[in-house]
Amino acid sequence: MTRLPRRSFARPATEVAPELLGHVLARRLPDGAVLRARIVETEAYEQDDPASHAYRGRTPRVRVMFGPPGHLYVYFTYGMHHCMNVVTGPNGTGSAVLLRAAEPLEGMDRMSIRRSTGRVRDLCRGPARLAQALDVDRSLDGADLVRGSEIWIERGAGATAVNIRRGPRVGIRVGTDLLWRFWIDGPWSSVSRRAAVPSPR
DNA sequence: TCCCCGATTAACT
DNA sequence: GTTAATCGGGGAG
Repeated sequence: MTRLPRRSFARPATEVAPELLGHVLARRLPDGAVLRARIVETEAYEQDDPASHAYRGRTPRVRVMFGPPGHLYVYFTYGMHHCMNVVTGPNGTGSAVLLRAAEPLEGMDRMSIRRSTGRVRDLCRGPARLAQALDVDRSLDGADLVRGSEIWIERGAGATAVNIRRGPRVGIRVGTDLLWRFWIDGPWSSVSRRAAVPSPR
């Protein structure tokens, strides 16, 4: 289980987002248990993108987005949900990839407790569900995915180009013309059956 | 300081 | 398909 190196993240979010599909998000809990889930859905957020938290510039909340790539940016929203992103691009640029859904691989028992559901399909299908299943909150904001021991990304089988699909991002009111949401078809993504075109790789 | 609203989810009808 | 839950961020005053 090789971790993705820093250089994998040091590129535009729009390139990193589709490339993360198929790789494995791993999380070590305080008691040592390791949870694993295969990333199947992502969204790209660039700095000059009005839908991005970084659009208005550096603020305390998005500080990590402007830092070096390969770190975790975690935000809190709707008064109850956490969502996690992988910081991309060179140090100084505010861009990131939102992790939106994953296929549970290991530690489903622990995820089920966190999520209060026995339905495996609902453990990591959705950005806030994924964060809750893996016990990720603001305390992990800034965690180093390349060198840290709390959360990291392992090289997975990857996804073939034919499997990758793309469409508009969701839950935003601007930037809906951009096809910056990427996913792998199947029961694990939060995408409903709707218009989507194959993505170039 | 005040106020609006969100990169969502679950529980409704 | 609709809506309540719930609170911090950030712009306005």
